[in-house]
Amino acid sequence: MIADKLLHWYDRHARVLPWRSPPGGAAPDPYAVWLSEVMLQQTTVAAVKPYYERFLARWPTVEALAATEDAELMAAWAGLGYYSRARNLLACARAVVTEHGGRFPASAAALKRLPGIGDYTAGAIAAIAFGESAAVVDGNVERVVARLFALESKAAVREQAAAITPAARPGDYAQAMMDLGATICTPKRPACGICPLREDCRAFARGTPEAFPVRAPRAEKPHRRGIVFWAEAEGDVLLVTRPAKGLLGGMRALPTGSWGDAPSLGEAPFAADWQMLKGNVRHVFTHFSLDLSVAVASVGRVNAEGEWWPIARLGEAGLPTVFDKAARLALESRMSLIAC
DNA sequence: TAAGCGTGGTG
DNA sequence: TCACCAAGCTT
Repeated sequence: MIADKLLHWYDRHARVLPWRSPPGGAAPDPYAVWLSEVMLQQTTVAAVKPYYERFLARWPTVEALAATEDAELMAAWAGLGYYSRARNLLACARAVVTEHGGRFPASAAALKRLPGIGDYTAGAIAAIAFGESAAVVDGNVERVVARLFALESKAAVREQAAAITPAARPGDYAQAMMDLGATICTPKRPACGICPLREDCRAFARGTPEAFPVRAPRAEKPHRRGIVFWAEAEGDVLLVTRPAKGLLGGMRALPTGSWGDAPSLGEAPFAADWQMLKGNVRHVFTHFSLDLSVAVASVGRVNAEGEWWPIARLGEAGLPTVFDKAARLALESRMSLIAC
C-alpha cells in the first residue's frame, strides 16, 4: 500500500544520479553501487558526485581498485572526509578479489561481513544491485518512517521499516524512500502539501511532522589549538603520512604538534628558525573545533621524517582539507612574516 | 554503548 | 556567524 504509492511517485519523480538506473531499469553494477554507497555515508550527493566520477574513471572495476597503491587511493579520497572509509574501501576491494573471486556477494548477510559495510550499506547493495528485499534504513528512511507512524525509538523505526519493505522492486523502493526524505520529507519545513504519503502519515495528522524523529541533544564541541609546520627546502615542502588509525589516519599531512590547549614550537619536526605566520586556520571537525597557527622555516634539505614534496605539485599530494587550508595560508603569506 | 571520525551546504 | 546535519561504520 505505502510501497505502491511510493513507487508510483518514484516512477515520476526519481532524481537522476550518476550511480542510479532509471526506475524499473536493469540492475546496476554491484561495484558501482558499492562505491557510491560508501561515498554517500554521511556525505551529501553534491559532494560525492565528482569523486564518484573520478573514481569510476580511474578504477572501472573492483580488480583495478584492489590493485592500486594505498597512497594513491588515499590521495584520491582527500577532501571527502571520514578517511577510514577509504582504508576500508581498499580492504573491501581486496577481500572481494581474493576471497570472492572478484564478485560481490549477493546477500546482505554476506556483504555485511566485508570491511566498511554495515547494516545500511549491506541492505542498500543487496536491494539495489541484487534485488533482495532487504531493510534499508538510513537517516532519510528513519525520518520518513518515524513520521509515518509517529515513532519515537530507533528500534521501533527499524521494525516498522522492515515490516513495510516490499518484495517487489526493493531497490527502487529503497531509493524512493531516500528520495522522499531528501526532497519532500526533509528535516525542516517538510513539503507535506505535495507528499504522496500525506494521507498515511500520523505525524502530519497531528500537525507536528518536525517533532520526528526525536533527536538526542548533542554535546558541546571543545575547542583546541595547534601548530602546523611548513618546512620549505629548494622548492619542496616536508610532508608526513599520519598513523593509519585515528583522525585523518593514513593521510599525507603537514607535520603538526599535538592539538590541545597550549601549542608549542618545541613540537617542530626539527630545530630551525621557525616564524609564526599572521592569521590562522579555523577548522571544525565532528567532535571539536580547531585553531591552527602556521610556523614556517626555509631550510636546507635536512634529514627529516617524511617526504620532501614539490610545492608546484602539492595538489597531487592529497592533503585533507584542514592541511590544504594551512598550505594555502603559508603560500599566501610567506612574504609577510612576523616575529614569534 | 557511546564516542570517534570530515567536510561543505544551508537557513 | 553558527547550529544543524548528510545514502554510517568501527571499536
